[in-house]
Amino acid sequence: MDSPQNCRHCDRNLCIHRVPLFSSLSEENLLQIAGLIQHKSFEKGELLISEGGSMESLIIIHQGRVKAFRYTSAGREQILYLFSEGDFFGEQYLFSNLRATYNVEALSPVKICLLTKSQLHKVLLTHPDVAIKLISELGKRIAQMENAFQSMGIRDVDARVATLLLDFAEKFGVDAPGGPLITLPISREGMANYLGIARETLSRKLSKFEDDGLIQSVDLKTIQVRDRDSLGDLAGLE
Amino acid sequence: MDSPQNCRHCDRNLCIHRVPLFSSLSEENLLQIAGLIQHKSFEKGELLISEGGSMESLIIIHQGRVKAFRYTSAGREQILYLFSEGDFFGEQYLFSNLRATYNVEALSPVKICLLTKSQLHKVLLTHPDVAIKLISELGKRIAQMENAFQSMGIRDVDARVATLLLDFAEKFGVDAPGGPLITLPISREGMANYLGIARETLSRKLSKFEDDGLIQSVDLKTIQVRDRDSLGDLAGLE
DNA sequence: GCTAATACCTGATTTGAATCACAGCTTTCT
DNA sequence: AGAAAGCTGTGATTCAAATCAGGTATTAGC
Repeated sequence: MDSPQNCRHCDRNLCIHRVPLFSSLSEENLLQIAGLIQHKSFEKGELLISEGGSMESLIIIHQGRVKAFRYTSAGREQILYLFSEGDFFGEQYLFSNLRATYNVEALSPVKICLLTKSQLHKVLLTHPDVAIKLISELGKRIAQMENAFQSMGIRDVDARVATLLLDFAEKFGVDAPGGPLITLPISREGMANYLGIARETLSRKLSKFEDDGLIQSVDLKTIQVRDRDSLGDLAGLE
Repeated sequence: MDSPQNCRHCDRNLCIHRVPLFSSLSEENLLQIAGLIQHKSFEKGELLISEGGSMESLIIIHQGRVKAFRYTSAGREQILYLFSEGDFFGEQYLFSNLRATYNVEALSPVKICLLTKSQLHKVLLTHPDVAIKLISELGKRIAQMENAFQSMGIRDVDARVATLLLDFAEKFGVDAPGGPLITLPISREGMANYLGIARETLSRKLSKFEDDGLIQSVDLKTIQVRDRDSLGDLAGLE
């Protein structure tokens, strides 16, 4: 049972095993769906989706990181989401023929799993509990977006930078003595664009935070959170 | 058939007839659900929901306007949504026991229709097409939130104010000779808070827009859009 | 109808982020 | 390995929005 076929099969399973969406399905149903799933790979910098393109599938990130973004009228890149292993997207287009409203670009080599609209549609009609799970996941996405929206509305830039660092620590941080280490998925410019501030302002804030002992710059792509509580205070968490 | 009972019955129907969510249901099913619906009224200024409270029902606005908001750590009120007739909310809590993440306050006398979680749950399990409709509505909400998020990320304040005016014209505007008339649902302070800018800055922007002939202040609560295209240019629509 | 309280506008000043400019440092590509 | 292109950090300057302050309209309550 260690034949290559079987291994490939295991590999396919990984995608849907990782997505809470399908957690309610029996192993049998899971295998059925696993067979329908397509796989694709992308190099760093490649576009998975471009704004205005059609969306035919639900996309699950199997490996790597991607950013979803649009361009503002000023030509700046506005990042909307960072997705990594286990995240999925494309749900909002499942029951509409709307065009993609953002670009999605690989930040590293990426492997994705695809489930076409019509296939998922069938699953939802025959498994109402999956539909309910999806509704609940969408609710989470909305709540997350509401938080992001609110933190954008905060005028105080220190608070926004602190919020971003804490979010990153949560999503990309690994525990280490001295505090969680964040492997930054995007450049300073990317972070600044996400926050809607200038690149230089972000640099200065990070320097200041480091002077104040809140964070420690390990190397350009790695930041260590030294004082989570103070960051939390700045971010304005109650 | 003009008995009071029947009229009350019609009145109840209105709620769910107005929500696209139930559009796929047969008249028979619709009547069934209509019977389950509860009604409540609120005076201007009353809270429908407070942050941290439990959410037991889907809420449909039958009449009036409400604002959903949180308080920032600086004590400022951050408005997340304005809902009016036909809008519904509370979906994100349907399948979780999470507490409400925002307050909802009546901006005018308000009538709402309530459908409890468990009732809606039953509907979703027996009517997969309603579930699909709900997923699609949630997708729309997400898309709307993404737009709001992006416009918050725009540094240019003129663009943000212009975007708000166009959104309001769309949602609250009535056509009139000379341009759509907007009945403002919230005060200047509310608008400023929604945009994350100072009240004074908003006043100045509105004055400037009026000087430039883009809008016309009819009275304090009414603004007429005179030059939609120029507003669109400012907002950065392509 | 009058008073009080609230919302609104506008000017003067301050403040903090954007912009400009440039040098040091990385990564990439050949 | 070496050159070129792309990132990043920091100072100097500019500029736009926040804040402070005062006066005027509008609404709410008696």
